[in-house]
Amino acid sequence: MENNFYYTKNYGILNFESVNMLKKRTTLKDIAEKLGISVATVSRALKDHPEISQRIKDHVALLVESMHYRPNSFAVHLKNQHSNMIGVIIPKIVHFHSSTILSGIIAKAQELNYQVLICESGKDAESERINTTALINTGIDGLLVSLSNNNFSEDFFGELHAEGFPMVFFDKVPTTISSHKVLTNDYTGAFLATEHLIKNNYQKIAHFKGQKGARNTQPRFNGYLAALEKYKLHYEPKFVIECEKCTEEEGFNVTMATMQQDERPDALFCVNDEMAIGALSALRKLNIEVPSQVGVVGFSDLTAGKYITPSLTTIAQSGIEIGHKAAELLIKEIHNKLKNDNVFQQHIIEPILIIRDSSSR
Amino acid sequence: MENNFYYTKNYGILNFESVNMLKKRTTLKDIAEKLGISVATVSRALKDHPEISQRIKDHVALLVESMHYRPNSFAVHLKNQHSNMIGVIIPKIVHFHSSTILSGIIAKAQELNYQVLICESGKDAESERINTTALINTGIDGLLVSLSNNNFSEDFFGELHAEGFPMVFFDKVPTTISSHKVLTNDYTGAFLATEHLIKNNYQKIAHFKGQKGARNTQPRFNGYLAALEKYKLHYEPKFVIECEKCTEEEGFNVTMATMQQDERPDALFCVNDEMAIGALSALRKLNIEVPSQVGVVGFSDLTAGKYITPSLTTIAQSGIEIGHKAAELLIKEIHNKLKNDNVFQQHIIEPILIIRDSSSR
DNA sequence: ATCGTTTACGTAAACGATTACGGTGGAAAA
DNA sequence: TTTTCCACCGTAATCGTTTACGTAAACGAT
Repeated sequence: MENNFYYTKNYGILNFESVNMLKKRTTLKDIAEKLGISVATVSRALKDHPEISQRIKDHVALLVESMHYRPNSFAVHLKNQHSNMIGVIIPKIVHFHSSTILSGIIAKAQELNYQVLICESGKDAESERINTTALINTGIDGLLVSLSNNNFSEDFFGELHAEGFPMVFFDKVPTTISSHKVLTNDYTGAFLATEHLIKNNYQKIAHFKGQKGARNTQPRFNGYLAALEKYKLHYEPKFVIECEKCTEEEGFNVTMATMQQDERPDALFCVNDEMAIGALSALRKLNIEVPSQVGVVGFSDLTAGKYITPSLTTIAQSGIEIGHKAAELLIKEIHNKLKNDNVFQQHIIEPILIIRDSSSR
Repeated sequence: MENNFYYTKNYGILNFESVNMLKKRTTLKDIAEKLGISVATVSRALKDHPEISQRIKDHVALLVESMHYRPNSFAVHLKNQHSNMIGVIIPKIVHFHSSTILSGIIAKAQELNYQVLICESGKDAESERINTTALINTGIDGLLVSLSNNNFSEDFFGELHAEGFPMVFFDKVPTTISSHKVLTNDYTGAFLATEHLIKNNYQKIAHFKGQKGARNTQPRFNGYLAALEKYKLHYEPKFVIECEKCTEEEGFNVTMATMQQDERPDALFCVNDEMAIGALSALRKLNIEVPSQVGVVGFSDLTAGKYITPSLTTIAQSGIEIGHKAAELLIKEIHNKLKNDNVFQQHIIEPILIIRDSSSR
């Protein structure tokens, strides 16, 4: 008796068995005994099986109500081999765009009768692996993944995907895995932003480019280039600054440096709103007026951009839509697992331009 | 054969059985057969049971690795009668404070080996009930609840709590249920805010009070009153405006109205940052300078408040801490269910004053 | 050689729900 | 009266794990 709990190393010294002594949940057996019929009949009555008489169905329905019967989902799942739960791995929840996507996922999942398990991975590949394993161990039917900016986990997710586990990547999607993906069109977003600046008569448009590893750096850069080309503006490499952390602070610093050169740009297209906000305060400090002297556009529509002075022109992505689509695709994938036709969908959500004060002169 | 799927009304016409034909997951039985031993022995070997020889443990460990064995959590849960999952009901995810709390919950849960299921209830009592039922049906061990502002669901949650289901309320907590609660101290928050205004030499401090139904209206109002009293300022009822939706728009409107009266306040303590932001734009429109002529303080530290001009003094609540505490309490409660001593804890997280430009002269 | 004691494993009954298959009783048909 | 046929329900196996209990072999002690 001394060490009866050798096996509980995962849960500490607990005794869950005792919990049941407080209150046993009603089971099919309880109802069956009360009615003097078999468990099978009760089960079928509940499912409106055609070979069960209406009389019994009525009696069962009554007892289900009065005894507060709730099917034991573990038993059901064990029998049916699926759980109606999906998992979500996301780097950071506390972020307007992320939480909006989450909200979209949850709404769609609820609509389709699925529950959502959420893990936050941080920027850490190790954490991505641990969380994924934990989620799969709890028995999810499929997984939604937004990757962190490190590249170390792509192989891991690639293997999982290759094994046939239903997955959909969203927002930050992998480049090396051929799979379902839902993401915003960074290219057109950047194009719209740059085009907007050009149409407002800015000529020398700088681009604060994202980190080398980051997944939206290149498409946004390409969109920027495409706009320059379309309107026959000269592409000036020294106006493209590759950033490292893309924080507000770096936006400030980079702007300070860029604006104190001999030849300086008259507009800044920043890879995200954080940098744009930093840029705005640098410009304020340098007494450069926005938008008359210099125009600024960000990307992703942080709430703060609406309130800052001058308010920030930016690119808005519909997180709700991303969430909806991702959840919908995943659940479809779960249901279609058998006809594994290997045709993967890429849903590209088109972003829109939000014009505010920082860019229109 | 024609209508073989009469029972699938919840899932549509699906055939999950076929899924298994693609790939059967390794079970204890598979390992047992391969080694020519019993399932029980494999199970015990996995748990490092003392009565199993090291030789077998080694063999099992090898096969577990090579056959990619993962315990079927449904079977485990069914046997053990607990799932290591907790549920969260929250009115709105896309909100800085909410998502921060969520992040705290998820982090603590992960630390304690629990998974988190999240539902968004909106402002709707019906949705709260549906989501709760769904969560319980999927087999969570306990529930974290932040209530919406309607009062129709308190009874529902009260019953559930009375039945002995492990629950902890957080952030927006009920008044009529005696239970574990984790919340910020709205009273001291409001007191700090008002005191700060007083110390900065504002004399006629108005309060934009929250909705009548809202759960933090009264404590914040009380904190406001207490500060006035402590510093022997006259309480002027007409300077307390009861608001209805507490939006930015209402903040704007109420400020316009208040500031165009004969006797007008020289400071505004708003029940939340949204209203304070609305107030700031109204004051700007009225050409009333902040903070020299009028001081403004908000509540809850929205990100926008940092960037608006003038930047907004506010009260910050540690969402992470709320999340941590709530998850910790709930999981403790789950583990202690047997010694049901009916002693409920109230964790009051103390908020802090964030001083910015809108209030110091 | 006989009798405990260990050591090391197997047997089988759970957990709660599902469902193929096998009955039963009674009415209708022969 | 006997046969046939439904309508209706029960039996039992199954999903994958856990664990109380049983048991065989090995060992030392007498």
